[in-house]
Amino acid sequence: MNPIFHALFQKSRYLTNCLNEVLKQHNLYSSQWTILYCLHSNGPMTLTQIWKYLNVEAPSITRAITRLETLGWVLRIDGEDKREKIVTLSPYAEENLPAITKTILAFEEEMVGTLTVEEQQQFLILLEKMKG
Amino acid sequence: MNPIFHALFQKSRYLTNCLNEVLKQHNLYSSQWTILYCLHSNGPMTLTQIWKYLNVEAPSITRAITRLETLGWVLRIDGEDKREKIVTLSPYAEENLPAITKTILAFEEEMVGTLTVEEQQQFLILLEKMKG
DNA sequence: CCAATTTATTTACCTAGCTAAATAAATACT
DNA sequence: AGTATTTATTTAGCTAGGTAAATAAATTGG
Repeated sequence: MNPIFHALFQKSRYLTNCLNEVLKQHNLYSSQWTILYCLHSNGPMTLTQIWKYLNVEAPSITRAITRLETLGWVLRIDGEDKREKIVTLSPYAEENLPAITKTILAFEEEMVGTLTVEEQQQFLILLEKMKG
Repeated sequence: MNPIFHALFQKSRYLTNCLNEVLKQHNLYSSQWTILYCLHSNGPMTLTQIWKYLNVEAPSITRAITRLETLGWVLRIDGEDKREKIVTLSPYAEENLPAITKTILAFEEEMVGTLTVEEQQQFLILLEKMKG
């Protein structure tokens, strides 16, 4: 297999595992945090908005939101269009997000800080240049 | 989240899905193919050799090998050390691997061919430079 | 206005990774 | 030799992604 694929998949797995490790202190998994951050940035969103934004399929988000709701991080509210559910951060989430964000920023700095800003830009350009 | 992470995870998911799509014609999933290719390159291997080589945990490989064995792609043979199982490609696998390899090479060319050789090297260097 | 189609969400079930703990064989220690 | 530790594999159970199909509400067309 082309070493690029192997290296890319491997780094992706590795970074996900590291992120999970670091988020343990906040009782969160990386994908849960991704959703919380998404809601923090964009405000209340429907499930469809979330999965389209994060580029995953709907059932993944349904499940993740169900867990986040059970754990008290988010609330599901019926929309005017009664097919849709609007998801909002709970007060608990709002309260805890700053500390989590701090953890994440430190993690990102640790992982990506080994690259200069130019290298980071170059990396993104090359990633985008791969077909897709 | 740092856009590098988002982009990396997303591309990784995307490429895996594409690879699965392309491998459907051979009735294989990408991770199954990874193991077949590993055995093709290295010859018979124990489970431990496989998971260390592929950089995943042992249970993932146990399950994958069980499926590959059921499907007739590989054989599990007891080693001299009776704790270990040695995995080999079946004749069926040997017979079909060339066609699959052809499919994979075309896929890789399609995906990565948008980068020059220098860009591919640069990409690998940057990936490695991220902590890990 | 009602049937057909579309859209939003959910359910069921699959691969694929992970950790923790169980088993069984080999090795090391005293 | 007999116990303790290590090593290889497996099992159980978790997150996280995917597809296909079910459900329910909204929209469209005749």
